[in-house]
Amino acid sequence: MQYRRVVELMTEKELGLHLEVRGWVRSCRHSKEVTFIDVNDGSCLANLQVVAEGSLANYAEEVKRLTNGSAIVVRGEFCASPAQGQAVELRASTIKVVGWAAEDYPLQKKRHSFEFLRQISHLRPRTNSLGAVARIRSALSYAVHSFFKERGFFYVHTPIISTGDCEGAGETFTVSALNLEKLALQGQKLDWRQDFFGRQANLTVSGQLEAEAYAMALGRVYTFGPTFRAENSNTSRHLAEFWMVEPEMAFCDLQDDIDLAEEFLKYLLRYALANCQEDLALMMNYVDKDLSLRLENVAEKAFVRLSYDEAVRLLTDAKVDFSYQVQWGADLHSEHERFLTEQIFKQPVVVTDYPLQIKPFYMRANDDGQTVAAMDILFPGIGEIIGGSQREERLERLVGRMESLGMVLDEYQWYIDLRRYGSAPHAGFGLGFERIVQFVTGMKNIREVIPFPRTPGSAAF
RNA sequence: UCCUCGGUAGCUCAGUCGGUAGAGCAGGUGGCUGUUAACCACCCUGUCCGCGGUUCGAAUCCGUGCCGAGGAGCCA
Repeated sequence: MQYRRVVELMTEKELGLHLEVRGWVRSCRHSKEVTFIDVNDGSCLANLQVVAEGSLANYAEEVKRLTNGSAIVVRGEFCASPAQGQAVELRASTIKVVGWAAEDYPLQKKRHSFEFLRQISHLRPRTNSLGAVARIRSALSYAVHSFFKERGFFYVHTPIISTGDCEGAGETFTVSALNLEKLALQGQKLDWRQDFFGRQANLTVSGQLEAEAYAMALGRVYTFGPTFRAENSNTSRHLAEFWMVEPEMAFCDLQDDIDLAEEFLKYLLRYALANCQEDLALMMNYVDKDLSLRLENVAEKAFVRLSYDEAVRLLTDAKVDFSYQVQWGADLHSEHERFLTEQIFKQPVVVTDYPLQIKPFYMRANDDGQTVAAMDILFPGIGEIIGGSQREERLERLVGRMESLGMVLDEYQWYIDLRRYGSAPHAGFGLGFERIVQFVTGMKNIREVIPFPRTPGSAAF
């Protein structure tokens, strides 16, 4: 007996096969002598219709009592369906109930709100929409790796536990093996020297600095892993735990960096369009009907590139009454970014050469002494999706900048060393992976595009 | 963290002027049909988010706490 997944059967041409399907009941339509069961095995969006005749040994006892969500193994003949609604079906010879779903199974056949589904994150992948999102996320993840592999990048696993904070990347979560409760009860002071690592450690906020070290050895590398921010951000675009893709390239400047980033984003969109058609069609029906048009547009058109200077001028000339004033030297706010991408250009925009004082220490100073070789890629509806820069490869410049920011150089000696031993121009960027999954799926809330979202006050499951 | 809006059955929601609750779905029972968000009949389901107040009487009005959503800040 051949075990087959539903996704294969949807394109199987040979009829009359005897085979086995394993999955979960999505819906049952009972009558006296025949029951139709929609079985979903997660391999694709589509259900397989199983036809269960009254002659089955366990028809009255089990088949007629099947509940939604139950796990079943069906053996039978794969044949053309005489009725409309599906091309093929499985005429059951045996149906084995592997695991019953209790009658309080919370998923109904009707639509649920995403807020409700979030409360049952362990069950929500069994819905059409969250199942589709999970498959699209997986496809995009695969595309990340294939994109870099095709271009000769090496995948580097940077550490999750770190002792630097990538300066300005946000609040960190402390990692400790100390018995904090006991220390508090005893009224003792925290002494990190007594802790596991002999100093204070935290969950990483970025793998960039470590990736730079490997770029200085392997040439072109990327990281793709979880990162953590303890910011009290309560928005539909932020998570406390999210996945970031961070390539780093030696012998590259800002222009190469932007070219790569644009090519990368388009590659991901085209990959999804080519490989996730069925799931994207579902998202278009239920979440955003213009989705594929928007994805195709972004995948084909060249991104608009402009300097921070020009962006500030455009926003000032627009004579729009913003809540935050646009002025040279201040960072662009959400409303400004949205105005650029959604009102002026109606497509992705790359803003480059930001003022030095609003950007972190590792970005390369431009010759004007005022700006750095930085770039942000802004997407309509999403905001900043990529942030990157050419890194400061000149020892004196880097150290000078760190000193002026009051940083403790000892903490970063290894990073400074990279400029002492064969430094080379290099550049990289970071992509918030969930943001691109959001863009591709059209999901409004970032909590729907990661399986078990971590946000302030919420780490259940 | 700030602003705005919300919390009624397992789910989606209605509930008028203050008089202690309802419809669909889910679940149960039966019927019926190659059905397909099946259909029909009957049955079951409530700390109206918690606490306090006003009132003869509160799901409804007031205060407060908790939780959720949208937006902002911060960022990816």
